[in-house]
Amino acid sequence: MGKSITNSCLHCMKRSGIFESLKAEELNHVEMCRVSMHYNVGEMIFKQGSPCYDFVCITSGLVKLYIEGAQEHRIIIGFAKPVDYIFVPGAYDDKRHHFSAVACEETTACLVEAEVIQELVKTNPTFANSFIRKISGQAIELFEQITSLTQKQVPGRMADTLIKLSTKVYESNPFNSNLSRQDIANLSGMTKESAIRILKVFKDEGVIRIDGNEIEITDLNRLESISKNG
Amino acid sequence: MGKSITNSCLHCMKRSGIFESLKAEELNHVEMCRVSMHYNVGEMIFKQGSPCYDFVCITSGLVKLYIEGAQEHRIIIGFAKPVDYIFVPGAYDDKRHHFSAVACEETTACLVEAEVIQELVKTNPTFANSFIRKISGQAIELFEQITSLTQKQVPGRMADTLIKLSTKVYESNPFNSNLSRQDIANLSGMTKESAIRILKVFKDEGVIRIDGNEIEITDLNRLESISKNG
DNA sequence: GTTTTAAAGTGATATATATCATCGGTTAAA
DNA sequence: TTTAACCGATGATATATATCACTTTAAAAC
Repeated sequence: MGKSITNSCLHCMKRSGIFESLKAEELNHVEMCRVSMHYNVGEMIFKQGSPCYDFVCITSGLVKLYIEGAQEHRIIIGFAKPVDYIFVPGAYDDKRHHFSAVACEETTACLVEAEVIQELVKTNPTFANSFIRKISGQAIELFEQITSLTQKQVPGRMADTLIKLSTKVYESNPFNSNLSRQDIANLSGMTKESAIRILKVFKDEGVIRIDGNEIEITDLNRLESISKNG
Repeated sequence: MGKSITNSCLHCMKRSGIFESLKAEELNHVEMCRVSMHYNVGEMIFKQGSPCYDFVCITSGLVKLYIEGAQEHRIIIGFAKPVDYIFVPGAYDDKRHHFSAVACEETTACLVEAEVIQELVKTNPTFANSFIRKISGQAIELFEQITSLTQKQVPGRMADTLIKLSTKVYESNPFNSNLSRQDIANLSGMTKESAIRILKVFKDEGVIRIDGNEIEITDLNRLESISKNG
């Protein structure tokens, strides 16, 4: 894979706020170090437990991030979209990945050595600041997910998932998603069967409309009320 | 409350790695700005939803951090111990607290304006680095908790809680805790009744010993196996 | 075009765990 | 001293949801 997919880091700088604080020579250094990659749907970008050498920045497509537990259990803890790097906490801890990343659409990404980014954090305070801001936002989203997963039951959790998919992930309504029912279940902390059932209930009640890969939230108020009442 | 409780920031610097990277004048600045506080058991240090003005650094005692959800639901997401500041992601986001902090033992803490710390992050790269390291470690612990809460059932979750209390929070075995059964339940994502029941089972099976506020893990292997098998 | 494979969907059943109710013991308030 | 409030403890019951077993549909492979 060459560097032909995205012309340069300047391109991403225009699309993402994170890189704005980088000076010309810093951006140049990143440009020199980066490796551009392409991933097909379902391909793994990195696997939980493996050593983390690189920071991954998504330039196109969509990536799901999930924790693999015992007994084939998986829980999707978030998504990475263009243009954003995937914050890998292990890079600042035990140098291991603590979740796996898999492309759920055709995805292109830039890989930059972790040390290069960490050096930028050390030398560019503004970059460090936006780095921490990003982590903070992610922590807050994790809190919301923990709340949903532990305090709500199936309908409430699915409502949260649907709202999140529409407002945060795909940012549209209706949205077109090739997430499987298993994926949606893994997002909501339930079995595939429960996910299918509750989606059917929502559909029958006119809260959502499903047409192939397209999902539309047709009664957001109702869905939000379901989310609130667990 | 005056500044009599801890003599100076130098004292904490000797006890905690975070402050080591601060230069004399930076430390002096923090010293000038800090307000020392004392909290009784059960007293709230800050509440979820309230604006966050200060960074809180625990100098003695123990603090529980929990998310308040709907219907009186609470989930304890961590503890803060001496000497460590509580990372408040809202300080880098919406300036709101996303969880509450309550003293579970007699606690003293230093409050430092969020901006002072944020300025240090901007001006002292080494401090920024250890700041990010701390957040990273916390994120990893959150992942572990999510895994436990969503993929294990009551015995497994309680095993995780007991192991965490012994190895991470109290760092001793046996450990003396004045956490209520409700607290332990909130840590494990179950009801108070379920917590009481499973603790009794563990006790009857000789996995743990309970004597008043003292809990001893008497069969760690067994407990770890329970944790693994959900 | 037939065969294979994977995903979606559905019903029946089992079970883990919440919920409810109650009681004793302890501590704090009146 | 009495009353109230709270925590720990325990049993009975209800129920949400996982599990299992199976069918249908759709896509991929041969």
